[in-house]
Amino acid sequence: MAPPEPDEFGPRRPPARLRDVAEAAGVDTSIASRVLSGDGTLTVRPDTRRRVLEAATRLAYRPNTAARALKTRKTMAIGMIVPELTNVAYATIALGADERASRAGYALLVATGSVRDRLDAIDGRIDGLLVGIATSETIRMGDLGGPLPVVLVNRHELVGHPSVTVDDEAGSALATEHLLSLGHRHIGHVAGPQNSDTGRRRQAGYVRAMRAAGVEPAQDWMIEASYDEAGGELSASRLLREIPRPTALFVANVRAAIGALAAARRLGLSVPQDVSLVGFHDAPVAMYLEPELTTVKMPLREMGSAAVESLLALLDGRPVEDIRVSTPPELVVRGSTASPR
Amino acid sequence: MAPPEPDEFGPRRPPARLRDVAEAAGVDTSIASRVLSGDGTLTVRPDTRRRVLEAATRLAYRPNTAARALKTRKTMAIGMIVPELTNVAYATIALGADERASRAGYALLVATGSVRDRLDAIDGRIDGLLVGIATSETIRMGDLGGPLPVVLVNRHELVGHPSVTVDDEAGSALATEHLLSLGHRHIGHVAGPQNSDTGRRRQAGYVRAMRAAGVEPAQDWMIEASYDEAGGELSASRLLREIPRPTALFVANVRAAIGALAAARRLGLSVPQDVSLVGFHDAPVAMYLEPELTTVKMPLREMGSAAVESLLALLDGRPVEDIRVSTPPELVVRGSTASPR
DNA sequence: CTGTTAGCGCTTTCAA
DNA sequence: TTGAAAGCGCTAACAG
Repeated sequence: MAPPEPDEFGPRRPPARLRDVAEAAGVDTSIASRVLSGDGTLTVRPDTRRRVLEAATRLAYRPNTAARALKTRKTMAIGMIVPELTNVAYATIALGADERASRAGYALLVATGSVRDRLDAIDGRIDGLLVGIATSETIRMGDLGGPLPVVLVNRHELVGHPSVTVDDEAGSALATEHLLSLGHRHIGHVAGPQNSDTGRRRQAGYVRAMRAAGVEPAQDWMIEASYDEAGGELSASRLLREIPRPTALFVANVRAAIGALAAARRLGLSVPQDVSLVGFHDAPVAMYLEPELTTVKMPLREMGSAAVESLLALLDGRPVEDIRVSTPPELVVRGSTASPR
Repeated sequence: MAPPEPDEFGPRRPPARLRDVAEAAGVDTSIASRVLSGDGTLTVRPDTRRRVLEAATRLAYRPNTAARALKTRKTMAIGMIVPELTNVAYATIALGADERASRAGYALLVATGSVRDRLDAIDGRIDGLLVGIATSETIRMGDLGGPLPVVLVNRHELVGHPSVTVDDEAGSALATEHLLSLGHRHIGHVAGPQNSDTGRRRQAGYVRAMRAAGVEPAQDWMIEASYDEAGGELSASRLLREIPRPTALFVANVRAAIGALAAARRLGLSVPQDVSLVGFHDAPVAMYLEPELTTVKMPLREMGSAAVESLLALLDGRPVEDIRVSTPPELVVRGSTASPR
């Protein structure tokens, strides 16, 4: 069969409808529909099936999404709302989510911003929603997602919706234990926003590890910071000006850790000689800083796919429980940590 | 009117249809439809209008997206495909695009990956497509987007589709001129991928500025690099080992610039004493590096909104030309550039 | 093994 | 000023 002229830009013919395929194959639309959607219960003559398939291919048939959605009441798409696209963590979560969604035949539609704003835009286009905003919003529980099934990703604070998280507490404990094992005792914590679930759980992991080592972290060893360079710089700077000065800092976020590194430098302190630094979440940039940043790598991709898995179950009417991804966090030791001198 | 019980989680009633609204208002669906969609040609009694509006509000009516799309053959959504979400540049472009799209009543659906892969997923859900992949793909022009109207963002290499770009060449020239004005003559260029439009245009700007200053850049002053830290590190490292060594480097991307900074450091070179560095595109992280990175800031947000503007025109059947956003690039001088010693 | 039928929720002529 | 009617493209009983 001769391929169509590659450089032919004729007037665009309207896309083939199911009806066109059916007519071309000499069958009814209902047969064509069932053949094309792989209806297992259908018994059809091999030849009929072949004719339908062949016609669909020849006409480049693509089912009309709107018509199908109207009929089946399913859009076969799921939405995901994240605070910002720039964030490596969320990009990684989205990657895992997308892979899992595609495998199930769903499209993943990503939107940035607040749930309230964005939901209007994608409402009606999706069957369910992944909410990946870490900061608690003042949203009434019942409103989140409106009538849509919702799964919370990377937070589990809102009752009424199943959540999928990673073990932030274990990750933080791992980071803190690394510093403790190097001999640090006075370890400061550049904490995440305490109105966010992740911020609180990371702080809890830090506190737990400290106490397990017999060190009670004072209240002023922990300062909240936004998850960005500016926040990290500010809080680390305050921590590092305290007297006595902490010999190490566990920072609850990579971007904030970059800010903390800058803070140390601006105070004339060497890392890791004067102060050790551990960041949370890994990112390519960590290997290109001076010194290279020691971090804790979390199973973000798995979290994304697990979240879709849960949402799929929800859409299916199956019962869903809160999930904590079991892949253990991983300490990536680089140059920003050393024993105190 | 008493608000509904906030903590009431009764069985979810099915969403109200237009028909429900019409019945509640005691009118036909056609009237309700026209009142609610603000049909200007419609003449209705004020009271009728009020009843419809009131019923819609009371029933929390939300038009069914699929039904409307099926009928009107418009989804009121536009897609945008970008190579990766992590990239600040694309995140900024998406921001501008989203703002403009919302204003026009369109939802912006962002997808990552290759056009070929992603298009399948969002096909049928969008009316038009913004393609923001900088690297040339081996896609036949007519295939890009299938039957969908397409606008190219940040690239203009494929004929057959209008493009919206920023003046990368002017931006690169600006960066290069800055180095020249500091007295540098032997300026190396960590170029972007030369199979990408942006990479080529940035290199062209560099070459143009050099020649305008009477310096002919040798072939080995320019080394291609991927737009990430690893690529920048590799190419900068090679450039900085040449003899004689360049006194400055213009790097075609921020992430690559971070890699270049690392390369200099690893070679024992101080920035800006031994070598000056300018990056392309600004990012928050630039202010927290050592030294802080001098960059060129491009009007990315404007590019995003202009791209939507063009796509809207295309959807409207209006003729569309290639657009170069006129907002001039901006040099952000920080600590990574100085006169050669 | 295949076809008939009805209808998803909406918009839009056209007629009253 | 309002209503009746048709139909967008598809799926899923149900009949044959």
